[in-house]
Amino acid sequence: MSKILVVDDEPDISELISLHMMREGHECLCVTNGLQVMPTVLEHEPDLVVLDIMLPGQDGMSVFKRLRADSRTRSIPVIMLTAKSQVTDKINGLELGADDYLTKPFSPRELALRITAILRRTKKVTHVSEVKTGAFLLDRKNMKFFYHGKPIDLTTTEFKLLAVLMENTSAVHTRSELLREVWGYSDDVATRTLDTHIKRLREKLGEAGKHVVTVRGTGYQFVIDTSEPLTTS
Amino acid sequence: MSKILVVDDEPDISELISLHMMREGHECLCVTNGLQVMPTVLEHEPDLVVLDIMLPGQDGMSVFKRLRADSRTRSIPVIMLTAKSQVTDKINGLELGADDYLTKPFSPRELALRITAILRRTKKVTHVSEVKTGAFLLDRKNMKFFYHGKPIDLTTTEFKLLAVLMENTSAVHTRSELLREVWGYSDDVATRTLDTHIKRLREKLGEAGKHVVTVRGTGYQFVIDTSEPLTTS
DNA sequence: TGTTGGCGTGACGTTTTCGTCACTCGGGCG
DNA sequence: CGCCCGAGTGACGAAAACGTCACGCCAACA
Repeated sequence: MSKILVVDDEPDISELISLHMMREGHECLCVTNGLQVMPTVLEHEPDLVVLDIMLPGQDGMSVFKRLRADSRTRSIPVIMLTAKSQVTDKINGLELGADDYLTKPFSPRELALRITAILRRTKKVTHVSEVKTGAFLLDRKNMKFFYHGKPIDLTTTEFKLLAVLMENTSAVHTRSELLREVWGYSDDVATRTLDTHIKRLREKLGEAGKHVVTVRGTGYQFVIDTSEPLTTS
Repeated sequence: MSKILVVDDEPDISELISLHMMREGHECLCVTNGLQVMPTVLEHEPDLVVLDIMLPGQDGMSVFKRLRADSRTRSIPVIMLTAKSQVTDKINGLELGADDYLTKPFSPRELALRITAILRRTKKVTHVSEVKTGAFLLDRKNMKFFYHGKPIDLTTTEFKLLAVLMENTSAVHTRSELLREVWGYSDDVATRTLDTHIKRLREKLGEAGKHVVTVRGTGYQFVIDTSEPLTTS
């Protein structure tokens, strides 16, 4: 499931897109005013943005330029929509770094498929090279971990463990899952090694160690917002 | 620079595309018959395929399906071209997993930009997460190394060393470069630790160790084609 | 309030990994 | 042919990383 932001001032269009996206299993947000885009993107960190060029408040192309100017939003794929079908406009959009471009009227089904095609490629990128969540940066390429920009060096096992935990911060990772992913144990093994490594990880993370949260009876979870309560049943 | 395969039976189109691609700094191959596609792809391993649906010999859609059926070619992005502009066809192509779809007549500039947009995303995937060269596969995500599909487990230092060597197989990596990249030594340090690790690496690689080549007086290089002579000045 | 089971923690012994060193080997050169 | 210097190699000790265990704590539940 991916999070998609639709920027369009025509409610009909937005609604149509939302409907199709949700049918594909995606989460969908809508904004109508260009000025709302940056704040919304920063808050919700969508996986993809569908952006209409014609907007009230702020021109769509300007919005796009601002998205590309900020390092926090630069890597988010953007699909542009427009009523104009002039080739020059299309080229303009693609040249600036848009990932795709559709002219109205378009088939919502086609949009959905183009979105899927782009997400299929980008999903890998964000998940494989670097995992960045809040003040944390997990750099797989150099096998380094940064907290607020400061490097913390971890052993191979610690790194793998943290990597699995950070891969999905919204899920609780069970003990057996972690033992499988990090240690390669296929069947359930009674061992306290996991506990020990969690402890060592917390030690090295120092103040940040509180983000590694125990879910009693199940496993562990990496939570970013520590004020947010856990979903305990 | 990326390698692009254009599949089209109209020489005009192929030539036009080639011209634009080369202007963008890409290498370009052309084939006209659908039956030539699979062999050509397997031999040259292009980074992207531009595929016309209407082909002599074999229907373009069949070619595409075969590309997607084989694990060796599955991940190569495909852009489809067609004379028909019916929405159903377009959807058909995208649904099957094409990365983009253009209808003739199209602006060659737009095609070039769409190619660039796709390559921008895919480049990262292949270069960051996995380095694959010939029979070697360096999997950064799981910190594993495979030779002919068989896993070889390396220590952290060995892995880093090999990663740097494989990152660029056409360059000789100097001793000081390796000491900087792997060990983090900023200034030149007199140490034999590099030699020792090269030795250990060769031992673990076994028969494949011969690809780690000494460049006397300079450093080391990972060469894939061992029959190819080194560029000694 | 007492019990219980899961988890945190410190300590310990083992194994792995690492860097250094001394010695050997061999290519390049006079 | 003999020298020289850079690289290959085996051994060794130190340090790091790892897994296990015993003990204590505390949340959950009766």
